[in-house]
Amino acid sequence: MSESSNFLAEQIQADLEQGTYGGRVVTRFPPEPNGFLHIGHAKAIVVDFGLAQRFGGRCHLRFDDTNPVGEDTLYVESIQRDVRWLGYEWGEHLYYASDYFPKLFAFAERLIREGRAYVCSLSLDQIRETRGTVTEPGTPSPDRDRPVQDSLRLLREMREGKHAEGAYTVRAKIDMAHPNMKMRDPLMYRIRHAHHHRTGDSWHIYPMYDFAHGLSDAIEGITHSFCTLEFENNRALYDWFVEAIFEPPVPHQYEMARLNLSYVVLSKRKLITLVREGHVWGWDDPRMPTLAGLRRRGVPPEAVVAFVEQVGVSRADSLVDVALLDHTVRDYLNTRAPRRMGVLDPLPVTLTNIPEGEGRRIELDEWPHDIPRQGSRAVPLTRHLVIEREDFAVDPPKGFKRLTPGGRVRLRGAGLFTCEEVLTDQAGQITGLRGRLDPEGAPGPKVAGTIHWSSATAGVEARVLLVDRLFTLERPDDHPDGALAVLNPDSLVERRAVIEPALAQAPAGTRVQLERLGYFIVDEAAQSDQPPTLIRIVPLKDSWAAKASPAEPAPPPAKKDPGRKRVRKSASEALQELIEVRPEIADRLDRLEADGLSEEDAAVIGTDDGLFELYAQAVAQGADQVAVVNWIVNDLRAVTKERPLETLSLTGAALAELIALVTQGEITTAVARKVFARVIEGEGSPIQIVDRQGLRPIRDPARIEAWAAEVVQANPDKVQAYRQGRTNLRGFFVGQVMRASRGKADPAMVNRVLDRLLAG
RNA sequence: UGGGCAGUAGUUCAAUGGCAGAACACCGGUUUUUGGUACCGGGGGUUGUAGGUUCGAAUCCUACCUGCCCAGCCA
Repeated sequence: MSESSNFLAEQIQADLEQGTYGGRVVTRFPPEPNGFLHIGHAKAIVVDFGLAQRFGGRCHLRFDDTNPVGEDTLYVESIQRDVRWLGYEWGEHLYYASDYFPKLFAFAERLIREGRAYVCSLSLDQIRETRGTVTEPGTPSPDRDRPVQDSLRLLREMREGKHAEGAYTVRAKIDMAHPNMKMRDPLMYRIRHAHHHRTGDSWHIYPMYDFAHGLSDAIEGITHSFCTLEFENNRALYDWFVEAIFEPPVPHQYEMARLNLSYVVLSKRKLITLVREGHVWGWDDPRMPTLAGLRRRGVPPEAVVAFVEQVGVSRADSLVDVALLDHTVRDYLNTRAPRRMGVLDPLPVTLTNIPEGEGRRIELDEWPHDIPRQGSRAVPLTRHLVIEREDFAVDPPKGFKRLTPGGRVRLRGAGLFTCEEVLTDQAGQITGLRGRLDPEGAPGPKVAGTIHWSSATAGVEARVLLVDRLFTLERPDDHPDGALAVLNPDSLVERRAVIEPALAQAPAGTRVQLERLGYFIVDEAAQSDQPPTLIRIVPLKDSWAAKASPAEPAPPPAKKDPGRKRVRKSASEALQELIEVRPEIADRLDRLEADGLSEEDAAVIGTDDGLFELYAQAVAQGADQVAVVNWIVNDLRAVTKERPLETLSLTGAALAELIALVTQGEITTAVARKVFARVIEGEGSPIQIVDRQGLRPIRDPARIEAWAAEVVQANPDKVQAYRQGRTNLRGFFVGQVMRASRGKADPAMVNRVLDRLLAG
């Protein structure tokens, strides 16, 4: 990925700076070979390979083939093709999770020997029942304490195929009451008498994802393991297995939001349905969001990569507008697809001043004036032409710049055509136009429009496929009747077009712009003995269509389930229950409220032994109660979220000392925060730290004045804006002065000085 | 509902306690032998809500609201 800032790149950067992995960056792309890759996978590929590339690391391609059913070498080939198509190379780092089966088996034996795993004989249903629910703990398996030797023996028997599917599983012994359901003795192995596409019939047990994945990462020396948000809960397990077997530094998992695209479905199941029910030709149908489909449609891989890079990476669920993909495709193709002409909906035109059978070849540039590339092709100009039916209007709307009866228009590269006669049939349908072609600059009205055309006699018939979105709803899955209910009936429209001869001879895979129509690719199905097929990759932007036809009505709002009712224990109820168990808490609360704390603050401090003790100590040293509470509630708790209080070097005395420093004006609040951060790391008492670091505030009016004057002088435009009312620039000025003083200036004084200087 | 995660412009993302920005989308204009491209400009924001800490909060703390994930022997 290029230089975009995102939390994954920052993580790698931080690990590089801290030397976590000795400067190594190794990522992996781990598809399961049981389906085709789609544009959602493209995001993963660009992140996995791109980030490794950007930081001078490498990315492994590893097939996560831990479940033989549905997996096939067909998919491993198509996946490799797709990754290469996007422009990424894994070199010698092609791996299969199945290559690690022997190692994983040994790991399982080790965990059993260490009493951290066991063979369980519960049935599928029993396992489900004993797992509990999200609100109730599970119950331990009766086999949880099966003797190690028994488990070991059973494990070997399972491997050798001596037991039926479902008879036994291997489970990690973690915690059946864990609030994270993934940690309730998860399965490591299940029995499957199935043929594996690589290991054949040599195994009768296959490892589960959670057991295999992190350990496979660790085996390969992966440093950063990126996956999607739905694996967040699995991270605890990932760490459990990896840390049980490997010594640090171990790989870490980071989750990002998966890619969602408007008017598209990306779930494997729904894509299969589209194929199986015949809504599309197959996996490479140009309407499909599969990489095979995008390739067939002609979308350049570079545009897909650019698209993913522009979407960015974050942890927020989101829905990306397909218009962004269209944009990156056009942006890439504009300077790379030579121009050609073709008419999709032909209307015959006779040039009355060119004799029958007489024609000439005109040489037209392949590139418009603003693209600095050379090249031209010959285009036949004959008496009989075709133009686009919609480029002629008997009754033109306002602003119409094309042909009208008696009107004049430029035929691209050929001259100025004047429509002198409109031919119609019995039904009044327009069947053709007649008129004269004049050279450029001929007398007559100036023309506003230029239209494309093709020779009716020397042009070549072609089959053209116009591809549109597959669904009519932005979020097809949100439709109450399912995505199939909003299939777009016009997602694929076939036209008989007339194209210029130069295009008819282009080899399959050639991408061109048909002027005014869009970018097209010569389809691979094109054969010499039949009309060639062109697929439209993407239409040109059309600012006229938007103006000519009214905006489409907003899609119907997605139906939502009525909100579940929240039944939550109120804070005070919970507090009451706690007091019943621990009556001393009531006394504490009384004392705290007597000290003048709010009920909320009192509850926070009174219910936590450590915090209460800290508070009591600090107050005993004479510190102001409110200040103590603010430090504990606002600053300390930010830290104790991550690290327990006991691990911090913070005493009530130190806190009191810090507060005294602030109230006596020895240090500023901002500095006090820095000091606080050092105190909890055990770097000494506040006074020691302040003295050692020279953190006392600068109150010398002359120095502050000098800094302030400098800032004011350096930003005359901002000073003016401030004086004109943009008072939110105050933060900017204060910030600049604070920065100049490296955070040591007394902000109150800075504000006073600035007040004077900015008053004008 | 127990746990986890997330809310910044119409959309996708930046801003790492100090001026709320970019791209796409939308709307104008200039250029143009593509109603394309390029260039210029514009509208758009109570940073989910309410409190608190701070000289100063999108950013730190709290509560609430909304959405997503977890009860496969799938990955």
